[in-house]
Amino acid sequence: MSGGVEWGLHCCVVLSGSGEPVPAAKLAEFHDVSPSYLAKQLQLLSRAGLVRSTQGQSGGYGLTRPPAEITVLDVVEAIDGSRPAFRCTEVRRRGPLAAPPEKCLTPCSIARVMDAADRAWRESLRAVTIADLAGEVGRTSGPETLARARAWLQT
Amino acid sequence: MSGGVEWGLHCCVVLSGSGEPVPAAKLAEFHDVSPSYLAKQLQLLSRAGLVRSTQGQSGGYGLTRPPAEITVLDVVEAIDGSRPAFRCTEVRRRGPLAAPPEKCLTPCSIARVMDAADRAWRESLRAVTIADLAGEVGRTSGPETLARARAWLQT
DNA sequence: GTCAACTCGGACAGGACGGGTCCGTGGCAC
DNA sequence: GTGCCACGGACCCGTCCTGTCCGAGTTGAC
Repeated sequence: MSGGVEWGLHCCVVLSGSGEPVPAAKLAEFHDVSPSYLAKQLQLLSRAGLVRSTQGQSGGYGLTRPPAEITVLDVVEAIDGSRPAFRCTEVRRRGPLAAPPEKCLTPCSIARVMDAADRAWRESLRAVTIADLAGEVGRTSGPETLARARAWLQT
Repeated sequence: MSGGVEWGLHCCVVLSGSGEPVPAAKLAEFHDVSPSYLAKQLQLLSRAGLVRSTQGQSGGYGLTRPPAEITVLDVVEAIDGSRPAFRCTEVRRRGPLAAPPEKCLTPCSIARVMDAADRAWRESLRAVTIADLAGEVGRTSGPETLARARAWLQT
């Protein structure tokens, strides 16, 4: 999985509840990561409709939906793409004992197993929202942590 | 995910129930794939202890355990490695508002979510065995399909 | 016992994909 | 008008996957 997914999730968490837009450079400085590469990730989030960008002076990024309506899977698919990790190459249709096409109407058993595992993975990520993550941060690091982060981003 | 995983799984399925060892070149011809590259995948399976190799004339590969005791996860981890897809880089400990080390005893919430999804994926793959796959092949493509494949490999 | 053929095993290149960076363009506020 | 900021594309680089090769070891036959 791409390392940018982690950055995108952190950005969404600190952006949750932030009324004013936050510039990409500010987010990069806050997380101490490369500004140019984080900008690319934010572009992907914007293209997926998760964040809205306002241009011009005092512009920046902000969430388009309430954090409770953005799942972790949304962010992962926006940055890493939604293609499944496994792609069946139809090995059964090759070789000296190749299966005839009329027996290949359903996907082969290996592809079905991989697909089921992929769905389980996605369901697990779909069950958690950005709001859940933000609440967890408040519980483990203290409720004032997130508020201080948002205040720093507004300066 | 590596494409070699698919090849390794197909090899394990046709190897299930085959008493005599099968040479790698035979497996490659049967599946119509590159012999040298398939040999590499079989080496990985051998290193993981899933298949046993016998050298010399009339040598080849065979399963070390009954197919019901080899899970799909075993094959996937043998070829693709067992490292989780997500690796937490501890973003919370960087930047101007870095969290102090005494608050980072537990993994951050993002890492926990990713880890849970990874476990769900692995559990789904662990629930299916090579014997299950072989049975599914017999059910969808006819019971004689697997027997003919094994007979062809013995020639 | 010797030979020969066949097998696996690891070491070795080529290439594709994605991570990461940079700059020019267009739009918004002041 | 001027400065700031997001957007899009082109570009370079490292890494992993794909693919190939030759040597070591073993077996079976004679």
